[in-house]
Amino acid sequence: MKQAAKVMTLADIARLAGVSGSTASRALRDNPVINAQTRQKVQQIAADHQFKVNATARSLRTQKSYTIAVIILFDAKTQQAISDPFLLDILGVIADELTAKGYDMLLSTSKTTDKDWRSYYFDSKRADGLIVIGQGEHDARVDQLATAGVPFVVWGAATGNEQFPVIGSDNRQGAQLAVAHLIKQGCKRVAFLGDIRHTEIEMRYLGYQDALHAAGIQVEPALQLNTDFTAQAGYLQTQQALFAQLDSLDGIFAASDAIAMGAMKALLEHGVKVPQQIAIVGFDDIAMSAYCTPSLTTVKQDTHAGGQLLVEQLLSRINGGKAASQLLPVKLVDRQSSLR
Amino acid sequence: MKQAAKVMTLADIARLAGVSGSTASRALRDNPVINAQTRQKVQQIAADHQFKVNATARSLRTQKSYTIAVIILFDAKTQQAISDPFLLDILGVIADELTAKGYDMLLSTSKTTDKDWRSYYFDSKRADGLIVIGQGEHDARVDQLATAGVPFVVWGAATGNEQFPVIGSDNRQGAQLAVAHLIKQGCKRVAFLGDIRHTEIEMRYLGYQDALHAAGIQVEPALQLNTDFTAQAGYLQTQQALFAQLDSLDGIFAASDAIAMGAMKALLEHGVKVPQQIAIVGFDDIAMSAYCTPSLTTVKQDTHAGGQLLVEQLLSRINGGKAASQLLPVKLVDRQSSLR
DNA sequence: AAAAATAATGCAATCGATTGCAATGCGCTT
DNA sequence: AAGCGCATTGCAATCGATTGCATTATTTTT
Repeated sequence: MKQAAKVMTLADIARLAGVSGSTASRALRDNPVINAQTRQKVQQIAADHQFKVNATARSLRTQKSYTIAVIILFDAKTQQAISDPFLLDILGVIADELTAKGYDMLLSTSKTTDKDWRSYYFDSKRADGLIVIGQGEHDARVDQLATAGVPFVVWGAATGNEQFPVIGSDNRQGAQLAVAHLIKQGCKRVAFLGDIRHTEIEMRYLGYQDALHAAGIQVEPALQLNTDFTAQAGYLQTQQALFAQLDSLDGIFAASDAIAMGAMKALLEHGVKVPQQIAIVGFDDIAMSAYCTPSLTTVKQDTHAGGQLLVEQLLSRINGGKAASQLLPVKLVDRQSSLR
Repeated sequence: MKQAAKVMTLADIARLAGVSGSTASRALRDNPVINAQTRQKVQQIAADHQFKVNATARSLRTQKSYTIAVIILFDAKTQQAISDPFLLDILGVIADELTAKGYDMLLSTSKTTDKDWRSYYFDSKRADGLIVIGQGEHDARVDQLATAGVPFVVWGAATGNEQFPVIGSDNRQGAQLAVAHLIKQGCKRVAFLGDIRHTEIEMRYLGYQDALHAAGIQVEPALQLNTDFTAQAGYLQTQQALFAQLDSLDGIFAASDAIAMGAMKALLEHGVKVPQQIAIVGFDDIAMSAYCTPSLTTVKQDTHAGGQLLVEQLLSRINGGKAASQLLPVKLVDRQSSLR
């Protein structure tokens, strides 16, 4: 087997090129102060020997890691993050954006990291900044980051009171659109399935109320049912609701597509016709929503813009600028589960 | 605002404790050669000042990054990885395992990284080893890693011919179980929906053939329909199949749950009864499978064991041992889409 | 032709932690 | 009292790349 050649260092390349280490370094970074021919030669030799700058040494010297830590918050109870498929989407976008800007991405989940993120990622110089996904129930650790002067941005619900930049969908408007749509379809009594202890879901509940108010419908607090993010939770909650004689319901707004699908399953099992008897709208527009039966009306978030903004704002902050909160518009996707 | 205190270095701590840098370093790592009281004192001072070892400097000196790069391969055409929800599962497990072992996780996608992984992650010392997820269509870059002596493991399909360690589900057996089950339910003519240019899918197709052979049923190559991993692809492919007078079908085995759901949608739209006229089995057991209607029979992979093994084998290899390929057992999950 | 400006390169310090080896101090043996 | 061993601690080199400043070579100016 071809013995892997000894790993080359900059000093090796310099020696081979017959120049000093400093010249080699400058040549490789294409510093114009170095003679063009010399640059060319050094670069050629480096390429020939597959030389790669030692990222660790560079980081140490330049005091920049060119790495961003992405922290995914999981719900402490359910060990579940907000809407899994959505998560993977936005992670992908973030990864792409960071790579495009020359940054690496360090991934961590709150399940594993109960360590203090600031010291672990930032103070230790592992990362130049942080992206926190899923504010979840209000997390003191996030506030702490803000006061510590760590460059970071959050994906979550902007309420307007945060001391840090939050990028997120306009959850309130999304919910308002969804429920207004249900009302327009003739629904008079709409349940809300979602855990309002999550800030994002709380915003959706506000949007739900907005729509009812606008239509002159009384808000019944009993119709707000705390439900975790899973299909299973949606299923169980709906079964229970049906048993609890909430069967005069004619509509359901679920805080995620997974919940909506669980709910739909429960309804269909009970012989309730969707959308004729009960219409349903979800939130997220996961891939499966278009392919369940009936297909699911839902609110689509702009993950692409979200990922881009997160990276853009964070890097701006890292480079001495400001990072601003931003609310992304969402849109309603009409499908069969609500059309009658 | 409270000014963030200047970041402390080991030298600062040493000074504060009135000892040399070397003693401070040893004290912090609890080296017993240092007097217990001294250790105690240094540790206390470090804690008081929130001192964190500079990971970069440590890496440079020790020549270990304690970081593993995880590379997700996306299909070049569809820009899609094998079964998204499955992916997120296994990523989570890997993250947990790595954290437990004191490693960080650097995430990258093949979409972004066309760079050569070996030089980018390994030669540059960014990572001590690599985990590659989703061999996909045979990728020359993976072979290249093997000959370069980089510590890495692959999640994918072990065919028995690889020059590198592959951990993966027993795709062949899973498919065999699924199709045998369909046959037992009375199916005589079962279509295979999946792209056999993916090695993992190829294995599933072999399992499909195994089951047919065992039942004395002739394999019809025309029933193998290349289909990408999405619900949409499953939907379109099934529509086409129906039009193409493959309507004497009485079963479908889909290479992923997403495909299966797409197929189911197409069938239901055409008024085909599932499972009475056509029974369906998928692969993956994603969360939604239990909650679509009819619920989906599928093959469940042991993601947890998979993630654990990947990490375990890789670390063993990094620490001078060997890493071995391994095939994980799968199991069939019976639901409504196939029971008649 | 001397002085000044410009271009190209190299020297040596630096980033912060780790570690082989030497040095110090103390008690104990003979 | 000299010698030895042991427990602690510190010195200084090291990991590899970057960069301020000095140096040398070359060209331009007067």
